Amino acid sequence: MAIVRKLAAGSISGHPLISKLNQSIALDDADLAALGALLQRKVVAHKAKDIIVEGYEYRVLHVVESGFAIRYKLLHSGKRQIVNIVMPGDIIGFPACFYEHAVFSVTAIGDMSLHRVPLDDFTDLCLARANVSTALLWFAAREAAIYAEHIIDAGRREPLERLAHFLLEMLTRLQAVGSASETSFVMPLSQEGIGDLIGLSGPHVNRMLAELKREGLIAMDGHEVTILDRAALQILGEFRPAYLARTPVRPSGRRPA
Amino acid sequence: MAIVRKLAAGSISGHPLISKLNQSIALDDADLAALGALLQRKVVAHKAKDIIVEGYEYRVLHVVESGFAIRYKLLHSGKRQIVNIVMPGDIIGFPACFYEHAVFSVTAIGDMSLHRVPLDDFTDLCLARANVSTALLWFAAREAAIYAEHIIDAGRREPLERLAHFLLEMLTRLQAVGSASETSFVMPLSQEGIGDLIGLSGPHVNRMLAELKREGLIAMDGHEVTILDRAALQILGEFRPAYLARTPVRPSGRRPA
DNA sequence: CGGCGGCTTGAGGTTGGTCAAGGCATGTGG
DNA sequence: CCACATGCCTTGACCAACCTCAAGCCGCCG
Repeated sequence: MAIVRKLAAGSISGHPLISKLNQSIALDDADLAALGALLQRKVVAHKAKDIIVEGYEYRVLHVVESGFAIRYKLLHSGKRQIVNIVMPGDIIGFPACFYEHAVFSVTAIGDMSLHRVPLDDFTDLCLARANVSTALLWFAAREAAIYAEHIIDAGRREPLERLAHFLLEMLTRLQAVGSASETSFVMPLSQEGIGDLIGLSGPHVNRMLAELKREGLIAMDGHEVTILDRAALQILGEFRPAYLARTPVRPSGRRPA
Repeated sequence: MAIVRKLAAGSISGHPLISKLNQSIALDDADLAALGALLQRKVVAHKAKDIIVEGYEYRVLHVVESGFAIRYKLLHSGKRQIVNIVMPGDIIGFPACFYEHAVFSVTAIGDMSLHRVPLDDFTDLCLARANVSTALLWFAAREAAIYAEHIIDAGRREPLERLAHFLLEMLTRLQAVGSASETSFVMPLSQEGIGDLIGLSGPHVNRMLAELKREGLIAMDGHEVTILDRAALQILGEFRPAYLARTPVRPSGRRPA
């Protein structure tokens, strides 16, 4: 049993979710063992595979080990709004599972490796291990901050500013999971996809990208994006990396009553 | 001590935060007592009072007992994007406190009654009581869902649809905290404020409101908004109340390993 | 009574969406 | 190995939507 735990803990210690949680709060061995027990059923999802379809009920979460997905909603007008890009370490079905019927759809945009976790197991773990549920709470707060920044983008930023902000957000988030170099990354979305994310039409995304290139702020080679002038882009997009930063839980050190 | 606890639990059992948390998970007496101990320092904030200013560090949360506030960000262009309306039962400084420097500002839009909670106390409580941190996790997930819906609004919905969606969201959220009747509520924002929330200019909000009135979908008397045709508004704004619904945590009933 | 904040309405101009056509790369099947 | 199909990028023309600016109005509060 001890061996199983050790193996489980060992095999998952490099999992992006675990490292993310560990950045906000120090998890102990028992926490890691419990999380390891959760992340047993590995599954794969291929490109364009629907993982969650809006309107259906789900009692299972998928923790992303590698690959990307989009969380989106289709409107009756036929328009699509992408709400977020799901990256390694993110949890698919969070918060979809907390509702009777999923509010958004999630689709893989490349091949993905996932861990399937029944919602009941997840709930039980939260209720049993305060460290874990607190770390997840911080995780959810960061998620909300990312969403809030997207509201700013869509609502009040100019198209060029939006794009600048989006590119820097991608670079920063991808770096955090080790999928980007110092100045460049591979864009997982098509230009139309970018438009559905930041609220522009495909052609206009193209025009704005061309402008950033003309100004010498970025360069592109296929889907490889290189940030040439980060400082200028940060000013243009009013990008503050702070909202994506790791935010450690700092217990007071006092004993609870 | 027991008396203190009982008194504390009794005095806060009607608090909107407690009832909200209780809807998602059944809190036991010890949970309630701990929460009651947290909600001791009552303070008031008058209209237009800044509670959180972007860029500063905060180590204290404010739980809203009554009144409203806006969470927003000012851009260099002078534009303002309101990210959310803070209502009774919401927590101000969540997620702002989880960052070194606040990412958004929060300002009261009427007189408010708040409970001041040091962040350390909050953290300690989360780490000590898994029930509470799990309930807060569900709470944060709902918050994220509301934000996601705002992204859809700003990004892809037509102005008239946005407004319809926004009015229904207000009605539903206000009903949940007992601040609205079956079909009407008092709008706490000016038309320019609505514009800053849904990403339109003040004059255009006015035109869209006029159109909804002309179509007989709503009526207004000063700041009192009455929904005349909820069904039509729901279709127009593609509003599904589901994403605002209470979402109970359902433990499996199994014993954790 | 005077000032101010917010609502209402109008005119004009720009932005960015839509539609459409063409080009280029990739992949597939004969 | 070539022919073809497909998906995406690119560019252009047109036009409607919505912003900006501005002026007038109303109700409230000092």
